[in-house]
Amino acid sequence: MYQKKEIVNKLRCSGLRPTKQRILIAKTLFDRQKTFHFTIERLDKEINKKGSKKISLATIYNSVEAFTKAGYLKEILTSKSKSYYDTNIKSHHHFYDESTRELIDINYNQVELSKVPVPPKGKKIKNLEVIIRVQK
Amino acid sequence: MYQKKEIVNKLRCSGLRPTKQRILIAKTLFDRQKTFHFTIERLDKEINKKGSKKISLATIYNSVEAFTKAGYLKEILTSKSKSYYDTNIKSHHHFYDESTRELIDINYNQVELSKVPVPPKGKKIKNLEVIIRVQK
DNA sequence: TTATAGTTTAGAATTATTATAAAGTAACAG
DNA sequence: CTGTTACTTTATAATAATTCTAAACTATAA
Repeated sequence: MYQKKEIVNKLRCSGLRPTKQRILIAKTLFDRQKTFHFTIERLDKEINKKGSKKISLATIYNSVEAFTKAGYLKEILTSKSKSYYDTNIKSHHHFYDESTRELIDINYNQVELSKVPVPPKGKKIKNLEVIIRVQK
Repeated sequence: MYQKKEIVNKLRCSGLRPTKQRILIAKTLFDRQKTFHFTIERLDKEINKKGSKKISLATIYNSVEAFTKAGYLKEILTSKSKSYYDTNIKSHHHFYDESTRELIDINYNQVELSKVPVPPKGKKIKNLEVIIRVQK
């Protein structure tokens, strides 16, 4: 799939020096058929499995952050380590401003879905939430 | 708005003893005009501000958890402290199974929105994400 | 080849959250 | 009432994810 050359290029395009650590991490992330959902823990395990040259956890964090900033990864669902709660328990949606880390309610009837996917086998939909990330 | 009596009742209905700490926390949360978005940190500051009787942080955590379980609060946006990343950077949506903590991609064209709200003044929509929480 | 700016690293620091175990309190039976 | 019991609160310690730090390393361009 992904030749080393391509990866090196990708990195350089984003102003990231193609170090051997970044190349290995990029290969681990992008050289696969299916898209890859992961946590840092999982990626660290995959990279630092027995018998391979080790990459420090800090570097894994740094690289994932760099790749995310460069647009090669997407961070999902979470807004860092803090939990938010809402006294509005009616089903509703949110604007989320990443710069100010502010949540703004969207009234339920301000959003309408005309098509919703079938849930995976054996699972039922519990809740549907729309998050609209906004910026200046 | 909320009389002490009502709060005591609410608590008892959910099998929660109406202790003075829980009553004060409930009053702080629910006795307001507008809905309230908060983090534990913010709530702790609000409750334990200068000159008031103090409630321990552990109790605030416990109570917020209890109120959430009882359905009086909604936890939003976050899936606890771990960040998830996705190598699929095309705009797409997710099923999220809270029990297994598993994310499943939903193809973009499986979701259709027929109505989207106007963003707050001075802000632009950067991204719109639908999260469908599922369960057994 | 060398200077330098960017990078990696191990380990310490930070931060949010959860666990612990002792002291306190609501509720209920008598 | 009053004592017993189970539930709560509390301070503190423990945990877990993440970020910081500063020294060693390395890609790059002059």
